[in-house]
Amino acid sequence: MRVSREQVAINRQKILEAASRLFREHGYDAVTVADVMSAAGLTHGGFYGYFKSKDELIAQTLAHVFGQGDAGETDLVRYAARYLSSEHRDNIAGGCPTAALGAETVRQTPEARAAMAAGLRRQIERLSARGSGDAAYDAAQARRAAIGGWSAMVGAVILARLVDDPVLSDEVLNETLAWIEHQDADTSTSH
Amino acid sequence: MRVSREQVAINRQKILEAASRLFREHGYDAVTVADVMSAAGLTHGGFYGYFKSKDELIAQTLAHVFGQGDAGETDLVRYAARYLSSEHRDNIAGGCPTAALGAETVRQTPEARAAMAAGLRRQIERLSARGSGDAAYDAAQARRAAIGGWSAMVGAVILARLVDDPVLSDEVLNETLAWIEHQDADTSTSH
DNA sequence: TGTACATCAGTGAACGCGCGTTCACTGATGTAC
DNA sequence: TGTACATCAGTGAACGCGCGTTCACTGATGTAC
Repeated sequence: MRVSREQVAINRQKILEAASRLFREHGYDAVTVADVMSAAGLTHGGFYGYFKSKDELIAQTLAHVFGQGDAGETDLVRYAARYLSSEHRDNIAGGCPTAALGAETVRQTPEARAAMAAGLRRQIERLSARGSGDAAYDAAQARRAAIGGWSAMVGAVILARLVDDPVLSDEVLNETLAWIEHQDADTSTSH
Repeated sequence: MRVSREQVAINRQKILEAASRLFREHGYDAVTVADVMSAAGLTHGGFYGYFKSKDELIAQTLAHVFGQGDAGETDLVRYAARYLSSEHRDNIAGGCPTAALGAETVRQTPEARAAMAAGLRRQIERLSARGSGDAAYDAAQARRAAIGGWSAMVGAVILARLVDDPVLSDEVLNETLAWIEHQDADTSTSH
């Protein structure tokens, strides 16, 4: 049963959205092509009309998820406060793709890695955009804070999700946030 | 062909060592029981004489790798300098199990997660051990620096391994290290 | 100490099962007149 | 605008293949006398 061209475009989006959530929640390997198609409201046989292979789906999903702008918050500390919340920790399927999939993407195709690397570049640039920046010194400082802060955020969420004890998990989140805030306060006044 | 009891103990260690390296390099799913046994110099059939299942191997491997003390370096900045080196980034199989496997271990058995959580606790305690510490304030500061610094290290190595561009990869490592050093210098003098 | 037997670590073939992928078919959509 | 045909998105059965796991067998080790 053929379907209209608009429906094809809609279905493609549905497949990518479903894949995006499922991959974040369960990882690339544990999610099957049939799982993704079923979550998109289709049967598995139609998959290869949209993508050449599961590997291509993975790469396209990352390109899709990193293609859409992330909120818009550029202030490092405010961004960190949301990122290092228990709500974000507990929402893997809807949360940061880098924290959920970054580590396993090292072992994926070059296309998948490139999509995620592009996301990293954009994220560093976004978080480097200090309001009053002017001198080259400021720019370098801001970039350093963006890189260091982003590394800490990604690492902390991964560790907080891993840990079985909720007290330690909260501590990792809260102390990392405090550490970033402290660092930021210091950096902002040191010139 | 039966084998001596000492050989059994040796073989068990070989299996755990092989699994430890292979899992770090390729992830849990991509490594088969036959791969591990073959790397340990055995055939796959004998595996179930040592472990009840692949899941149990995963948990035992983590317990094994986190059971043996890590070097002994307790100074946060010196530890970070080694951790955030290109040598460590390029040596996944022999490198930090948390950076290689932390993210995927969220989806493993409770036993596997518990083993890794125990490793995290020890690591935080190790990195919190400031030489001259005395007041409670100092202890809290040191613990915060250990948690924030460790999050940043783990996140930075994951990001640096992910990125396809070596310049950006080096930058992530170097800037995160500089950021931790800066944070540390500040914390150490702020009382 | 030497011998005879029981034990059991290791082997490799075989088993289900689930996965990625293919394919013949269906029927609604798009197009040519 | 309406009709007739070609196209092609979606379906679901089927395919290989590789994996985790089991099992009958082998022969060296450990033990009892």
